[in-house]
Amino acid sequence: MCGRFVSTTTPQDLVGLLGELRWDPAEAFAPSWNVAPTDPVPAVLERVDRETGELVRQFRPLRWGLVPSWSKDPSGGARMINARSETVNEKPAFRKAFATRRCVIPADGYFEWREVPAEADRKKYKQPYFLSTGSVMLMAGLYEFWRDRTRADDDPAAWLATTTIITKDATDTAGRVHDRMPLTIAPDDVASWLAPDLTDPDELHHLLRRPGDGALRVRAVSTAVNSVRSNGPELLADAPDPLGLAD
DNA sequence: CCAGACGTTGTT
DNA sequence: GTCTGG
DNA sequence: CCAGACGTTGTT
DNA sequence: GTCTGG
Repeated sequence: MCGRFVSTTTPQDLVGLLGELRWDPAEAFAPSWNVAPTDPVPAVLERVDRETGELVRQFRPLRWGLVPSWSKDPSGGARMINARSETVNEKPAFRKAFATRRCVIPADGYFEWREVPAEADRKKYKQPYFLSTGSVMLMAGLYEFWRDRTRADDDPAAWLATTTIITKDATDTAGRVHDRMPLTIAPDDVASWLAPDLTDPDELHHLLRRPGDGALRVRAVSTAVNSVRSNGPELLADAPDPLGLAD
């Protein structure tokens, strides 16, 4: 799956990779080495501009954990951080977003954990691993808008934009650590993936790819990343691998 | 008809 | 054990 | 995903 | 919103 990841890609990096892109300079796209569920996630998506009718590609933050538009409150979103690719076009919570509201979420890599059993001199603990391809991973996501009815129409906080990351069974090196992994979109397929008017599920499924064709680099890192309060590039430093899963 | 659900993941 | 917060 | 919190009433 | 279960 994908429940924590690293995001240091700047808007300028994305322009280099994908071409023209709009973003609000007032938004802070601060790098994070420990993006957690409910955090704002920088994402690329395409929307029709209300004013001009023009299709605009934008870079904007989305809250991680999809809240369907019909939810009574946004609290359930924290569990909707992933959507299974196998069923994403059927599940009521995701199918509409799959057809018309897709995004990509740039990531440097993501974390998975394995439990290390207790021994005589210490308790059991969770060992984090960092999985990456060596370049920017464009994770495939969906997004949704939720209207907060407790707020006035003109309140900018009346609309909550949320997102989820699509997953599939993990293969190769990634599969050694965990049985699910996030899917990605190749740079050449981004235009198709983001197009709101491309709605055929079969065509869309063909655009979903395993990062690095499943052959990811795997490294053990410090358990400091376990706490969502930790952050900084030092979280990616090498650590001993107690389970021998790294390559 | 109305009421209630609607999601993923873990573990070896 | 199970839910909430980050 | 992991860490951290979990609470109110009864008075057999 | 839309489907399922009763």
